[in-house]
Amino acid sequence: MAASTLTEVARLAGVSPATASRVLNGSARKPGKDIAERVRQAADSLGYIPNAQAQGLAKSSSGLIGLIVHDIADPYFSAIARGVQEAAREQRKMVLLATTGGSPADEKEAVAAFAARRADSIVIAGSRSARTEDQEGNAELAAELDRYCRNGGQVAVVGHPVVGASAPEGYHVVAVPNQELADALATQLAGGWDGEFVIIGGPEGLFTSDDRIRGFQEGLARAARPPAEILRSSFNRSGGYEAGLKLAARIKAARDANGEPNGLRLCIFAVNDVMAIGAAAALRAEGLRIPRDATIAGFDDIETLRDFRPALSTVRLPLEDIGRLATRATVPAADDNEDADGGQPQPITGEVALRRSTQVVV
Amino acid sequence: MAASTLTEVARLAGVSPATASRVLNGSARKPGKDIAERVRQAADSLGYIPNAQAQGLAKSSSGLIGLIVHDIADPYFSAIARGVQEAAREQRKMVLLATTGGSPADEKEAVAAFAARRADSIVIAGSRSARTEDQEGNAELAAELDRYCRNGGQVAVVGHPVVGASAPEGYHVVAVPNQELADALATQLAGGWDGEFVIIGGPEGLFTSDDRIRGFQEGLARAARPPAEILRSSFNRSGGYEAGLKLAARIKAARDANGEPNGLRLCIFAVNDVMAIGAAAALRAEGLRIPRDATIAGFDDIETLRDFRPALSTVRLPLEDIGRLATRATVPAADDNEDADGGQPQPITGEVALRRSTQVVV
DNA sequence: CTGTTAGCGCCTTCAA
DNA sequence: TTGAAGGCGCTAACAG
Repeated sequence: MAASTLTEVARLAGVSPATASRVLNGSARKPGKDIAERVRQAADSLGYIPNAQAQGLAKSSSGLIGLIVHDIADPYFSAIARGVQEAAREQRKMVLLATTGGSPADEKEAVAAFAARRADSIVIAGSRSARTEDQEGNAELAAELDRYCRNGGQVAVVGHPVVGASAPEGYHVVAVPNQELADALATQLAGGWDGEFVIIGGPEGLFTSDDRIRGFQEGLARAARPPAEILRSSFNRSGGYEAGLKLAARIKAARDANGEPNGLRLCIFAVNDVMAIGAAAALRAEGLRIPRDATIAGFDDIETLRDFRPALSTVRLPLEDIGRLATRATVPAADDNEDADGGQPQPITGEVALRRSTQVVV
Repeated sequence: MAASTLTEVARLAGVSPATASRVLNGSARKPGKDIAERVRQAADSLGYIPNAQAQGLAKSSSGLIGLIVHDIADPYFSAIARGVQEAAREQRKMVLLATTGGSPADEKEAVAAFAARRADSIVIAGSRSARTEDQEGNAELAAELDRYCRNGGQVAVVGHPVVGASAPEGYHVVAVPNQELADALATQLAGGWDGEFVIIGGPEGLFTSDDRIRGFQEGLARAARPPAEILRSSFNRSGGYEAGLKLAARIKAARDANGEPNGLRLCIFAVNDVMAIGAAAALRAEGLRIPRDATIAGFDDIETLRDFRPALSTVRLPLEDIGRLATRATVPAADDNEDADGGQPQPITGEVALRRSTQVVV
């Protein structure tokens, strides 16, 4: 027992399929009021639901927005996803989700799958990578995106453009000022801290991580501080934890060496909040206290983590807006938006938020 | 410049579309090895991507799994979503996401939209509600689901069955033992606490919330404790915060009354972790400490919240598994799974996790 | 304003 | 094994 079709509805209403189509789905044509009613009745007496696949085939567009993230359970991505979802709703579209763990090869697969479904647009939210192991994957991803765009698809990438992608029509980048904001964070931190700085970063080659590291170092330099040492680990909570363990050992060793509790004063910058929380947990597990034995800052200002104590210093990023704007960037722009047609629709801005985790204990 | 079609590939390879179809997509027929190669070459020289819409139309099935959640940014749902996503990947399907804020009316819309897209199955993860304001929406949702199932769709609901849904073929419920687990939590809590209990619950009529409340009360009763008072608020962080504020005021008032700091000893059970964290934040904001001035427990064991201090006592729920199992429930069951064919494939179990937030301070 | 006629791109009987 | 023909459900040009 398959779902009923337009043709059945039309027959029941005693009209042609074309007419039925015109009344049931938006059309320029206005059908006769009397006939319209008849069709509508027939439709819901049959429980008619239009077949979106057939509609899509006929008008070659699907009402689908593809979203690519590393991991939907990561609060960074789920916040962006919420924004995408909202924007999709505004556009009366549905979102198709793909998670890739950050692998360009998987991302390429996802783009192909979206293209196969004739998604109207694709939003890529994961961080780009320039690691050599990802070279090939990146190239394929870029090629796939190019093709998708050439066939009329719209793409929005959050953060950095895909490596090697030429910029055809329909390719948008929503820039996130990671570097500038990390710079600002370093500047503010340096203003209230005369000890040493350390950075817990993601794997080398991850643009988001690298940008934040670079910005932070620049901020330090401008404040006449020596560059911070960089500890590399994975871009998630456990990466932060591992790095935190190493730092804790170092702090405790220094403490033993000269016999006084604050032998080594470290200000730790973890390139994202989740890593920062992991690092903090490690320090705590080792019996160290924040901000007394070390101060720490993160990046993103993840909502779920705001109740963490001591409150984490970080950089607020409007994640939800980012998702929303990326999604909107893929649509021709509302006609009332006359300024900067097609350019960066609206720049993303963030904000340094200094809280107790970097407050110097006197 | 539209994407290239099967026909074009066939022409380039000098074969019929039918043959091309047979080699490019899995078919029972085995095409000649020589010809197959020719087709494959033609295909990727043209960058051919099959049109999933057309395929779907032809075989009336879409390779889509619809997922309905209240809010994708809520860690509870994003954890489930991750499981669904994984299972979808196993099945080589894509997931279509819909967020509804818990409104049955929106859920009905979502089901209709999924049906329109001919989703192979639908997973509904949000809590069911029996509030009078949702009566009508629930009825419509139930009707829509019925229709979807009657047309061959598969549905899996997490937690409670949809109110009023008859149970046609293809309708599965993944039961979550909220009540039993809340009961166990109360039992364990009562073993180490002789003070008063309070419950911070969601709005009346939310099944998940109500089940947990009921279970908790039963656990208390069995431990010969009087039933706990119930504070109702919204089912999220701010709801917890508001309730926490009220309790803080009460605690402080009691303290003033008899002059000693621990005049009123409260053990707070918030029906989910996010609310518990909100309540804890409120207490802290009012100058109270946990577990010294009040103890608190949550439910779910949200991953992101595990580094919260004091560590939150809670009930561990295998959220990711729940998503995975729900998704798997919608598929005919692998042939190697001979036990209990079609029944509850695997029961969900949880586990009480007592941590420092309910540790009595002596 | 309505009905008729062609496809959209693919799969799947059927014959060859 | 391969090709030809018809149809999946709908929309978009035409005609009437």
